[in-house]
Amino acid sequence: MKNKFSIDIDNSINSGQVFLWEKDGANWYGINGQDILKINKNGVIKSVRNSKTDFFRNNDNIQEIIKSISRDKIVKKAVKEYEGLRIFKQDPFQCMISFIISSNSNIQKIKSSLEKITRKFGTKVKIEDKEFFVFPKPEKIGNASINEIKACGVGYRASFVKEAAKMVTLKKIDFEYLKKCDYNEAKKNICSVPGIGNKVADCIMLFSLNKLEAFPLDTWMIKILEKYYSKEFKIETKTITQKQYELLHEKIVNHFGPYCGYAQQFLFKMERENYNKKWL
DNA sequence: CCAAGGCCTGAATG
DNA sequence: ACATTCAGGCCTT
Repeated sequence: MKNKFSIDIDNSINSGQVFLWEKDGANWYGINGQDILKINKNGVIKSVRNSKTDFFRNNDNIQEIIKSISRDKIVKKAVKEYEGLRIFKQDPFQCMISFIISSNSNIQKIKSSLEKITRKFGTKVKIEDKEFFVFPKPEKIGNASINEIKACGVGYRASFVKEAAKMVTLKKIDFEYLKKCDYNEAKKNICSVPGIGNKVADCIMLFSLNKLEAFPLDTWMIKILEKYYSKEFKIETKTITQKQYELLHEKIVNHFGPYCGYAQQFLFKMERENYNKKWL
């Protein structure tokens, strides 16, 4: 029953966007905020809480999006190789904490830290004789001590995590507003959280706030731009400054179009696989 | 506005 | 063994 536009679950989960997912037999189980999602071998997703999450972004016209981003050979190759790769719509708070923790770290460690956070601060839920911990609510993390958070292995990011949680609790960060407003406004807001810079902000916006023009520029994407797009985007310096990041993003939107976030996901996946990088 | 240095941590590398 | 490097950046100087 696999058609050209069906979702490749394994590749989508293993593309650096989510961390709290594990496969048991043919089923995937994942933590998404206060919810647990199960995806069976047929790619059918079910929410334990029966919530109406649009986790697979079924409202996106993926056909149009793929057509739109396929503007050069490299993207076309990545799309062809990883056809079923999709961007998920995550719980924003979990996504925010995840990517604050991700900075200057690696996937295995991010996953381990997040698991410790859920065990320490989250609620235990049993389904099908299996135990899970859902992601803690903002108040819970905001009220925790720095040392308690540090015990989860997040190091100096502990204070960022706590402050971010407090800002969400106090509605200084309002995810519903951030979903509605435009890219620049959302970015300005979310970058006011300590520990969130350009790259982390773009991840949060792309993976949980419906900003498909977000194009997270991490070391891998910079490597990709230098390798395949040296003519289109010249990168002179080693560290990307604020101004350079903004200019680069403008050029990127120009080149890949309004859904460039999807292009990023395909390119990132392709390059990481080329280098045999491990996922979950 | 830009460049350089430091930062928790633990797995990988030498 | 044991030291050093590196990993999906950010913040301060």
